[in-house]
Amino acid sequence: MNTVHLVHESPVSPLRHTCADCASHDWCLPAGLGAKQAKLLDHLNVHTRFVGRGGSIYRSGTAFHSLYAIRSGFVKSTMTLDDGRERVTGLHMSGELIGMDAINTGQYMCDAVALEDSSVCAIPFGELECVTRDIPVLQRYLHRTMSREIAHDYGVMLLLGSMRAEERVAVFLVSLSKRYAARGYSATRINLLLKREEIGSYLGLKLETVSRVLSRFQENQLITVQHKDVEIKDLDRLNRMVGNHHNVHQRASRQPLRATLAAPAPVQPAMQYT
Amino acid sequence: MNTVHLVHESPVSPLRHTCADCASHDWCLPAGLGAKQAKLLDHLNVHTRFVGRGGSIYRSGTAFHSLYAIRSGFVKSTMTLDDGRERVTGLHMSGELIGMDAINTGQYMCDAVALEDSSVCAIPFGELECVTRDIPVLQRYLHRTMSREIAHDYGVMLLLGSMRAEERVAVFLVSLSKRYAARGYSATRINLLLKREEIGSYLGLKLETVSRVLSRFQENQLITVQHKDVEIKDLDRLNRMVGNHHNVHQRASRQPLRATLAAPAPVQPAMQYT
DNA sequence: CGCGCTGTTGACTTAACTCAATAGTAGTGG
DNA sequence: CCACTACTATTGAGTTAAGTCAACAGCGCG
Repeated sequence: MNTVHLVHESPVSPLRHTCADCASHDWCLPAGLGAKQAKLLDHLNVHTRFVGRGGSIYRSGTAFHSLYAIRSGFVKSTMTLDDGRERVTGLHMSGELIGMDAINTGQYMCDAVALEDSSVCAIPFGELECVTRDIPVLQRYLHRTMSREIAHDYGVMLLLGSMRAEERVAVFLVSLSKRYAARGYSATRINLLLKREEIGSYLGLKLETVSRVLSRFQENQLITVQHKDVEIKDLDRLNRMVGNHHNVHQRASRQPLRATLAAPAPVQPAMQYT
Repeated sequence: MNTVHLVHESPVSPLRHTCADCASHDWCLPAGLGAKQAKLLDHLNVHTRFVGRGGSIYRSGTAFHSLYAIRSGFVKSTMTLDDGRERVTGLHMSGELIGMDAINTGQYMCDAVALEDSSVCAIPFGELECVTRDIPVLQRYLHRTMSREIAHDYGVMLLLGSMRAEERVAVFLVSLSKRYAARGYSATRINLLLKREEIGSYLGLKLETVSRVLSRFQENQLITVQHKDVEIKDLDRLNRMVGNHHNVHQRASRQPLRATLAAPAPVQPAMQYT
């Protein structure tokens, strides 16, 4: 028994936490909650947990009780196939809500693992369902969050089903860039945090292909890359290589629609439905 | 101006429809609604629409107001990329709910098109949200339905990211077989309804590849195929070729998990969460 | 009947995979 | 501190599954 696991699995007892006076409130919860509604949030037994790099937030097959809001850090979710191979199905950053795939069956489908030291809030889903009944704006927020996940998945399906390796990696880099930028980090200096194999697993490519594409991007002055540190040199050109030039003979477009990997962002644009 | 469009777009004015006494009630709505709850359903302005083969249920980019429950028929959803290529992102049968990807942005991301004469119920989402506040079992049903969609999408991502052509087609056939069987149709005689190109689009393959794989399956006595009619001769073997034999050297599995395309089924297993 | 659409099949090309050798990095322990 | 091992990344050479291009066959429909 060595100390490694103590680092991975936070032994600290989880903190009882009220959303109403949480520092992350602004970007974690829907804006415009009144005082009365904010008070209803106190009924939620939200617990904050710190998870070290490599530590797991939940494991595939275990019973589902809570969604997890990521307060800080970077999390991957992975699924393990029958034959033992692991595939990365999602990458998640602060402000995102994970675990929604588990609502239906009552057990998590994925492993969620921190790729850097992270903190997450466990939100008991049963309680959340109750509270949303009394806070329509929160109810809508939940529905939109789930909807956004679905829409995002369609984007990934498009990527996996019809893009070539270079495009996939370009989309991946641009997506990371956007998401970091949205959180106030540099849009051009990004830390991959994932190994080549994990990137490949996420993009449906082999690790050698990922490595080669990154090298080629560097040759072409699109980026500089050293291990997990990437500096984007030409974001424009990187952006342009997404969606176009699959093959040469294309008919005119009918209803243009940009497929993005841009992930579940915390900020939600205004909308309405009847 | 010819008559084709009259066939495609049903000119019949939609029917006002109450869920409480709908013939499809049993498999469309959650079981166990009390009389009082059933009465609340009357507040929903559900309209039934008949859509001919080739007709569209909603179009990408138009404003989102309603989810659509499929009462009968077979529906594809497609997305059109910037460059004009179309990709099939979903296939839907009776009892399934479509349009959930639109909740977030307020406009549909996909085109939903009937592949055979179909009937659908338009459920105004704003009203649905209201009603679910008073009917917890319905609320949970909605959440589970969205969750099931997310989980299903993960399965598709696995398929597109890591399966070879033969496996993809096998998964496709097995999935159709299961879904038809669940609805009381034959599990072995299935009508594809899709052209080779559409199957390929759904599976991330070219139409020629789909055609070749089907021919090979026929050579190997797995199926007989003629145009869009497929008879499954060896469902067992078809099932076994899913998930295994990607390549030869595999480590032992850790947390087996079967990736399925088996779609959003109307029946929901019992579960609980705190 | 002839036209257009859909599907099949063959020959060839290619993007990505596989295998393998090597180099760089990080972590471990003496 | 450095040597040692693990792991991770890069790169090259050869292979292959799927894509591309093209010819043709079958079917349905006006």
